[in-house]
Amino acid sequence: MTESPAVPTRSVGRPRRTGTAGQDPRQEILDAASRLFVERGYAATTMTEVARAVGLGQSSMYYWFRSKEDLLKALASANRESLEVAERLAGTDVPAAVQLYAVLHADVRQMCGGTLDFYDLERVARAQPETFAEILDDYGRLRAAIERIVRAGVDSGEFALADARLAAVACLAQTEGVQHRFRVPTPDAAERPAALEDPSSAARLAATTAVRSLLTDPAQVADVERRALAELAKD
Amino acid sequence: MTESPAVPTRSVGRPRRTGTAGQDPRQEILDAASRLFVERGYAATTMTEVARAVGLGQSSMYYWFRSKEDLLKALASANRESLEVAERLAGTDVPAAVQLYAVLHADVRQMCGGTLDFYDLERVARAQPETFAEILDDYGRLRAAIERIVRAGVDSGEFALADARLAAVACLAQTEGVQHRFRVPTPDAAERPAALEDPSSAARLAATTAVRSLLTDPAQVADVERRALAELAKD
DNA sequence: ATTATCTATAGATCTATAGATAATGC
DNA sequence: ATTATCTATAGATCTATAGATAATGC
Repeated sequence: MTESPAVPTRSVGRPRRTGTAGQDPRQEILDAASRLFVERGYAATTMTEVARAVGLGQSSMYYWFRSKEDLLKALASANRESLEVAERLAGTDVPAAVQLYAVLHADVRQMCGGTLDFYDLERVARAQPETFAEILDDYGRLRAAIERIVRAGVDSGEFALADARLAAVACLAQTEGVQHRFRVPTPDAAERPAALEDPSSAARLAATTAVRSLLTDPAQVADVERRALAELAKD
Repeated sequence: MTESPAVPTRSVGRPRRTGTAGQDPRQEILDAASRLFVERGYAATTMTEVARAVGLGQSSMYYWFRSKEDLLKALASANRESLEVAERLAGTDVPAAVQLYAVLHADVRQMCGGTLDFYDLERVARAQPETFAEILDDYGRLRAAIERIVRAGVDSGEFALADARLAAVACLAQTEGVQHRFRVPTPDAAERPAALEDPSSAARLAATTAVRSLLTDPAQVADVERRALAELAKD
């Protein structure tokens, strides 16, 4: 075997004053930035803090990213996944409750899997609509998709009578709120519940709660969950 | 009648270069600051922006508030109300579902009635635990109170079997998420749903959704709501 | 005299750039 | 020669203070 040894540790370029560079400095910077942006918020986090977190001098950050906003852009990703699920299920005879569960689950998983708090990203996006147009767009389309599903569910009798717009707002408030708690520790010192330890658990919590609050017969939520997870597995 | 005329317009002190001072400059500053803090976040809002919003020079802000943090402190208020409701109902024979609805309703009303986004306040509070200890404390006590109510509801059969800690987290994610959407416009351009126009409507939406997601018989939610609102009216 | 503003500015950041420097690769 | 860092610093804020100024009140 002429494979690479345990630690390649190539070190081209001037060495760091503090510590050593890892395999992928760019990714390490993104990880550190994501952690700090979530903890302190984008605006309150300085390039110096991110640099220090990875053992770099402040100005060396600009070798890897042209600007602080570039860092944010690299971390931001549009919310495609839940929309794709919604579109894929739209024409089918999959029950509305199952569709709703699948869409909300995908939404939470996507938000939690991302590296920014959705609310923070949203704020920056609103301040710079040109740069982040896709994110703003996707939000509206997701809300519209959820409204359609809720209406279908009310018509079929799966869901109790409800204002579809309001129900959609409540669903999104639930997924976004769970996403926020997934990232940000609760203000009290209590340990984080196990259900917020990984994106899938968080997604199940939010989707179960939201769908259950609409169902005519809440006992069916377990069945709905099973079918929705099966649908999602079809990718 | 020797009452004050239509516009008292006392104007002690040097006049402003731009515009005129209102009745209560201090309150006007708080209102403008609250608006800007919600829109851009505390960290990203400058004293200059707040000053301009009320027609003052930047440095004149410091006549009314010693510091930017002082501004925030004046806007921050601890979350007493929902805790008081929880404590008042704790020993009584009011059904758990009614108790939960009342507590969540009070929580949302309090958060929406306040002048800061709860998540933003929470972030600042976590960064300065000494100054904002009460807010951090209250969060943990509220979560504990909700857990107790959920357990009681599961025991009495009102609620379906559930992990009380998880249910409490989901409830708070719902109230906080609704609160956030109450303040911050949705990223899409859609007009705000009527239910998010005033704190009481937002509170009803969040409480109804959260309680419904726990009830064994969701049809009872209307009855629960009626009784809870009656309880809350007893103040 | 008191009140509420203004102008001017000190001092502390924070972003971003310029240019030097210390490694490896060819 | 190339890569990745460093040091130094320009330029732009941003907070907060000092002290002047323009009103009313007594």
